[in-house]
Amino acid sequence: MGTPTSLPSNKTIFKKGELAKYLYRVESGCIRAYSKLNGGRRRIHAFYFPGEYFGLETSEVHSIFVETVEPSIVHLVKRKALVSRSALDIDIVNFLLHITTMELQRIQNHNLLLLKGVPERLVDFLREIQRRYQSQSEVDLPMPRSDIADYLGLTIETVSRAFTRLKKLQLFPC
Amino acid sequence: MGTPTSLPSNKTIFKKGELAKYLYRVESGCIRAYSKLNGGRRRIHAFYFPGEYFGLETSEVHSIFVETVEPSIVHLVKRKALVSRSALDIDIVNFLLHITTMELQRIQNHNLLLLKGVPERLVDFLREIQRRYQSQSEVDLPMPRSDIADYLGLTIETVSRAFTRLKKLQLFPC
DNA sequence: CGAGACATTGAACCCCCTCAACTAGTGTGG
DNA sequence: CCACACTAGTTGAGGGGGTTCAATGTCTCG
Repeated sequence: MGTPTSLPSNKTIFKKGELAKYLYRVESGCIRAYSKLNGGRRRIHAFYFPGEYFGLETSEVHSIFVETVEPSIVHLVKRKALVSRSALDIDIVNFLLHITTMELQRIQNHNLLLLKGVPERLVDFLREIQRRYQSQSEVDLPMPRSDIADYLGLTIETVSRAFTRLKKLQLFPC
Repeated sequence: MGTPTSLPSNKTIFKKGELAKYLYRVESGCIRAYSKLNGGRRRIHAFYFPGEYFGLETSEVHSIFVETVEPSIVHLVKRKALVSRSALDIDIVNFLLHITTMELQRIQNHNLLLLKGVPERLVDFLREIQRRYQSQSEVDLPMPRSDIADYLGLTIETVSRAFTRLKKLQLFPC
């Protein structure tokens, strides 16, 4: 279901303020969603991986920016079609409720992450990536340090140092 | 709709791991929802004020702790009744979708709050309280400093110092 | 009055940020 | 092929803001 679209790296999918026409499903690649903070800083709310949905909005316009991290394929589903069908089809509403709930859970976890110590944040992040890629082996991260930093609420230097410490202690298979 | 229940101050409404039997609506008072972090620390996710809903859960059991902050009256709605009716009544599902979306929005705002500077966090917090109480005048806060600290991701000392600075500068009507 | 909870204030420390230098990989043009 | 530039990442030194620890203040309730 939906139209598959192939996108290059660092390609804007939608911007804050634009009309929210679609709901998106990641087929392959990696997506980042972020806000711009006062002070020119950037806050990454989420990464989306294959099989996951994004573009969910509470209003008619997007409240965040979304881009590809690496070359990706995404499926587009028209919101209008969903909304009009949801008036008749209870499964559609339940589907929307389900992905909204998933999003809620994800954000709550992210929230808790930001209270932990630096090494724990990074380890949690790596573990979650691994889990969501459904990979037992090592995952090479698709996103640069700056993305990780903005997701973990740190600077790239702190992230880099945390990686080095982790590698030295060999506490995590990188 | 729902059964009204009167509760004293600092009364547990439900704990993590308990069966999620009800959806709750605040009639009067103030409610806090929190998680316990490793290290004995506490993270307050949200306060709920009159007219707002809580107890929303993604699974069958509660994932957080919820208590009264002050003497409160809450209405209980049986989840089972909601769920069984939602299979037939699309308005119920839409209602659930709506309060889930509200919750999502609230958490996103809270998330952004934690990246700001200390004085801004406090001001934002006070403004939000004022807004949600629908009060133009001063609001005396129902919760102790420790609750505010755990909500803003700070210590009680830092919160106290921020209050003092705010009062001295008279930037906020306290 | 004294006890206990809550709040405020001060001093020292620690951790992360900032600024800066350096390395490594990649691509471009002469 | 080499020189240069550009980007991403790493590492070091210094400074600042929040935490920690400790003392004091304030209020209520016995």
